[in-house]
Amino acid sequence: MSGRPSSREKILAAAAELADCAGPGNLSLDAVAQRAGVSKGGLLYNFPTKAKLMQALVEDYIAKFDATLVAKSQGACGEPTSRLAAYVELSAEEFEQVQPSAAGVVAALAEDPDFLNPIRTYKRQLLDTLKAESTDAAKLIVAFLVIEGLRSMKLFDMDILHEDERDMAFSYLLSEAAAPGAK
Amino acid sequence: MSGRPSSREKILAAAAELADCAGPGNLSLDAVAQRAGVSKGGLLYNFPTKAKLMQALVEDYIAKFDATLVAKSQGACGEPTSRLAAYVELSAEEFEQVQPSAAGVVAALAEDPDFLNPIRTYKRQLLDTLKAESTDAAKLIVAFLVIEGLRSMKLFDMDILHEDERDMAFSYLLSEAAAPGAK
DNA sequence: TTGACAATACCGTCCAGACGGTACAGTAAC
DNA sequence: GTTACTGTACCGTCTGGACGGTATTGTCAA
Repeated sequence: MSGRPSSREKILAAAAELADCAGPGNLSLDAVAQRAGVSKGGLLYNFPTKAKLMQALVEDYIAKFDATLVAKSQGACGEPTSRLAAYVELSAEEFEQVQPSAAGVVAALAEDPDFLNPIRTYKRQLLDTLKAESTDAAKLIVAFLVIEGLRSMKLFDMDILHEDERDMAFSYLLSEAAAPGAK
Repeated sequence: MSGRPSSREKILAAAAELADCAGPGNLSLDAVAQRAGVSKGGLLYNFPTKAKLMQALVEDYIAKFDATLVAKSQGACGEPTSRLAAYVELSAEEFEQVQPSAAGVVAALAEDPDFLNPIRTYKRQLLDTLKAESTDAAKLIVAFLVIEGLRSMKLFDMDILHEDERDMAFSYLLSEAAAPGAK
């Protein structure tokens, strides 16, 4: 909504990083302010309560994710990709990189599980969009859950899968996403 | 290891319930003690620090899960079921019931992500066991991740899937688990 | 059998520190 | 003069955990 210079975004980023490295439950306002290079007064000017900060953390996460997803599905290439293909691709990319923004979401969860409500509704909407494009609902659900599984592992730093195992998962997803009416 | 009367187990149960309904980050020793019907001194006698409580919460979760899994795969029926089938079945059952014990795990995560280490190693071992029994590694990985996805949704109270969608997922899992060499 | 002692399993209180949040005076840019 | 902060001081509350005390049970020599 805003797009103003930076203070707000610096705070959000600092909060996410802190949650990532100090543990989601140990996120204090003082620490966030310090890390963001902002005074505590300044922090509370941008986010009047901690709850608002958490909420913003979650909303920011969704907004960024959705923006990337939309960009990907409309693609630089003239032909728009399928939504599922874009989702798979995006998830694969997210998996490769360190991504502290998700840690902010966990921090919000630690504070109060209700902060995840926006994520719930977003996920449901996404699933509905994907369903509308798919001919085989069962396969879609399986693919969706595979991504969900991958994502939860990432979230918990569960680097359990070997490289070849991850590749198997992604090549499965890619083949499913590529097949339009694969019944 | 002990198995003495109950105090320790009452505390563990109380902690899990509290984490579930008060938010994982808001788990205080006083609250746990009160809910368990134990004084704070008593609590700290059983678990000398909060960290030990968290650790016990995680270990208890794994131990219970593994015990049920082993019991299920050796089955009341003479013939032992396949490990994957047992895992699928157990996950399905867990999905049906309210299960606060998992909330304790999230509480531990909130305190310090390292508390999840035992879960990491357990999951990896489980996956290896499943792999040893399976002929098609790729399908196994997919099934494993589907369960992981289902589990993470449950963990976050993401009651996103409609009933028929959940059924699709489980019938997929069941069919995969049933097929021994389905290549 | 009994008395002395010790271990176990807890209770209740207290405290230093951290935390979220408020208040407010000052300031620098637009 | 408004906006967007900085900096500091402060308050009330909560939290982990240390501590001293106590009731119950067990052990064992005399």
